[in-house]
Amino acid sequence: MTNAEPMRPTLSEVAREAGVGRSSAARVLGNYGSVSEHTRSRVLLAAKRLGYETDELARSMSRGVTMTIGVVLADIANPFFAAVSRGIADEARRAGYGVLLVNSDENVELEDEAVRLLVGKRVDGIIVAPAGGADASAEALRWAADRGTPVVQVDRTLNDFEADAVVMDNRDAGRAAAERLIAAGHRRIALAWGPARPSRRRVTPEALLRWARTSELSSVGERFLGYADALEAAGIPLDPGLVMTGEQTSAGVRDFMRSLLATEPPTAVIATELDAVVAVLAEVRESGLRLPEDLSLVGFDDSPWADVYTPPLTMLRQPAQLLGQRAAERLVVRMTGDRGVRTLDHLPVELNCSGGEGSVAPPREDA
Amino acid sequence: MTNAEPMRPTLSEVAREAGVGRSSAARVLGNYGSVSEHTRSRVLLAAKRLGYETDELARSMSRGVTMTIGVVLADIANPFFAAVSRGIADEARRAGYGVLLVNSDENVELEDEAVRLLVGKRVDGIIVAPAGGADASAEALRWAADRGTPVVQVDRTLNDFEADAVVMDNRDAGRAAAERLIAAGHRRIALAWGPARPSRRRVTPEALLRWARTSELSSVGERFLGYADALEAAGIPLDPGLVMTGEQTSAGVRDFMRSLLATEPPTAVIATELDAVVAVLAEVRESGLRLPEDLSLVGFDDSPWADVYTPPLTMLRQPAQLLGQRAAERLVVRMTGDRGVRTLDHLPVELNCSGGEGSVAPPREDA
DNA sequence: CTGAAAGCGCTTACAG
DNA sequence: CTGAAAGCGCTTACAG
Repeated sequence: MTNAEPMRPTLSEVAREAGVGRSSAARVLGNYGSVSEHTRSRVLLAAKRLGYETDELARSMSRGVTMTIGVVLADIANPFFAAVSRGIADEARRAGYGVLLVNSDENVELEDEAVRLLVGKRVDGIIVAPAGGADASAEALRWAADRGTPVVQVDRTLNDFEADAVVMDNRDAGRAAAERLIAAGHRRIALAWGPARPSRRRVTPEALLRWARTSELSSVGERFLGYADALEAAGIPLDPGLVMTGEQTSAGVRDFMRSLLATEPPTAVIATELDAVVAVLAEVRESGLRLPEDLSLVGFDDSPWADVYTPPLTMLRQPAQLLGQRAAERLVVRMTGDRGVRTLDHLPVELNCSGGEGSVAPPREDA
Repeated sequence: MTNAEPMRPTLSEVAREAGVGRSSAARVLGNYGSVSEHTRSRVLLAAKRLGYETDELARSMSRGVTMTIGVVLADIANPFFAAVSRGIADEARRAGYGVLLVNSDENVELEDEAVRLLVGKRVDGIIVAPAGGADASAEALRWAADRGTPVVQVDRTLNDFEADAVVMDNRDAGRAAAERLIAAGHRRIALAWGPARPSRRRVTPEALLRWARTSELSSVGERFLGYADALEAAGIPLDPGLVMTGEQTSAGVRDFMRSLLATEPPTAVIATELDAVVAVLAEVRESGLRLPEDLSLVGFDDSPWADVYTPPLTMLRQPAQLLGQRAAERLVVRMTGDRGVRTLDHLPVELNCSGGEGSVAPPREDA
C-alpha cells in the first residue's frame, strides 16, 4: 500500500533544485518579467524533473483573481438550462475561465445561498437566471454586485437591478406563436402556461392584462403579452379562461387542458415551455383528439424529438446555447474592467416549421 | 458613478473593530477553539457591522482543502449527462462541496486539459466519465490519482486504473433489450449503435465477439455483449451485418438504417443511445414504415417524450441522476480519507414499458 | 537580470 | 480564554 502521498512540489523547491532564487523561478514559471535564457532553461528543467504544476489557488490568492465564474441556474437537468450552461462553459473556457455551477430550483433562498457561496469562493463574476420573478428581493445578488462582483442575468431580469442581461425576445416569440395560429384561422387559442398569477379566480381581460403589464417580467409573462398583442391586432377578444395562470407544472397543464377540453375546447393551444408541450401531448392522447386535425399546437423550446413526432411539431426554437455564450461574453468584458452602462441583449426566437406543415392546421369547420 | 469599490473587510479589520486579537476573531468566525461569551458577541457584532463574510479562498489556502469537486463529462447539454450532473450537484451540496464543471466532448486531450485545470485549482476530488474508450491513456487522470486526488469514474471505466467507478449494468441492459424482442418473436434484430470498431469491413461473428470481449469496455460495447448473450441463449446466430460498428453519430445511424432497410431489413432494432433512437425514428418516418407493425424498437435513455410518442416507446430507463449521486457519495467518502479497496458499483437499468405495449410488436408474418 | 522581503487573508500550534 | 507569530504557495515591488 502506498500511503506515502507524493506531495506536489512548490515553487521554492523548484528554485532550490534549479539553484536560483524564488523570484527567478516564479518569473519563468509565471511567464512574466525578464530572465536570462540560462536560468530559464535551468528552472524549466528542474520543474520538469520535479513534475511541478503551478498551484492556481495560491496564484489566485496573490493575484486577487480566481479565473473562475459562478453560474446559478434553476436546474441543470432541464434541457434549456443545460444548453445555456454549455454555451457559458464554452465561452468561459475560450477566455480562460473555469465554471462553478449551482442549481437554484427557482428557489430564492437557494439562489441567495448559492450566490454567497460563489462570492465566498471569490469567483470573478456571476451569471444568474434569477428565480422568484422580477420583483424578487435577491439580496445576495444585489449585495454581490454592490461589492464589485460583475453579474450578468440570463433569461430573466430583476426589477431595479442595474446588471447586464441577455434574454430571449419572449414577447415577440409569444406574438409569433399566436400569429401563426391566427393566420391558420384560429380564434380560440389557449395558452399553457401563462404568467403565474397568485389568484386562480377568473378576472376580466383588462385586469389580467393590467396585472401582467405591471407586475411581471418573467419569460412566460412576456410570452403572454405577445400573445395578447397578436390577439388584439387581429381583433380577437382576450378570453382569460383560455389562459392558464395557475401552478406552472406538468400536472397543472394537464388539469387545465382536461377541464378546458371538457367544457369549452379551444381549436389551438400554445405551450410556452417544454414541459408544457409534453403535458399537452399527453392530455391530447388521453382525450383521443387528433393532432393537428382536432387541435393545433405551437410549442416552445425545440427538441430533436419535435421533428420525429407525428405530426412534426411546430416549435419556437430558443437559441439557448447562444444565450449562454452571449452572457459569458458580456461577463468577460465586465470582468476585464468595463464600467460602461448597462446592457440588455435580446435574442430572436424562431419558428422551426414554416409553411403549412407541422402541428398547425386550420380549425375544424364545426368548431 | 460609484467607482469606490467597497472592499470586503478582512478578519484583521473585524478584530480591530471588535478590539480583540486576530486569533480570537478567527476562532469565533471559524467556529473552533474556545472563546468567552463576551469576546464572541463583540466579534459577531463587529462582523455584522462591517458586513464581514469569510474569504473561502484564503481559508482553502491555509486549511489545504477547497471544498470543491471537479466534474469532467462529455457534454452537459446531453440529457443523460445533464441528469448525472444534477445528481452530483445535489449530493455535493448536501456534503458542503461546490462543483466545478468541464465538458470534454469525448476528446481525450480536452479531458486531460480539464483534469489539469481542476488539479491546478486544487479540487478535493474528481468525478469523470472517461473519454476515448477503456484503453485510453488518460495520463492526467492517472497522474491526479497518483498525486493523491481521489477520482471516481462514472458511466465508463478505464482499464488498469485503480479508481472507484459507478456504472450502469450495461451488459444486463443490452441483454434485457434483446430478450424483450426475442420474446416477441424477433430473430433479425439490428443494433444501432454497437461498439466503435475501427474497421468497417464485415467480419465473422467470432471475430466481432472476440474483439468486443477483449478490447472494449465502453457502455455501448457492454450493451452489445448483452445483446450477443441474449441471441446466443436463444440460439440465434449473431449477424455482424446487423450491428452498427461505424461512426457513432446520428448521421451514421441514418446511413446504417437506410442501407439495412433497403437490402436486408431487420424486424426489430435496438437503439443504444438517445441520439440513436431519434435517428432511427427519423429514418423510419422517411422510409414510410409503421412502428411497431413493420419494425419494433427498443431504445435507451428514457425521456418524457417517449411516453407521448405514437406508439409509446419501449425504453430502457437509465437512472442517470442516481448514477451521479452515487458517484458523489463515493467521492465524499474518499475525500474524507477512506483508503479502502476499489469499489465498482453497478446500477440496474429498467424497461419502462412492460407487457405487450409500447413499440414492440410481433414480427410480420411475411418477414 | 536577480534575489530577499513583504503581502494576499485565513488557520494553527505555542506560549502566556 | 487570548494574542503574537509563523505558515499555506504564490506574486510583486524594491534594491542590487
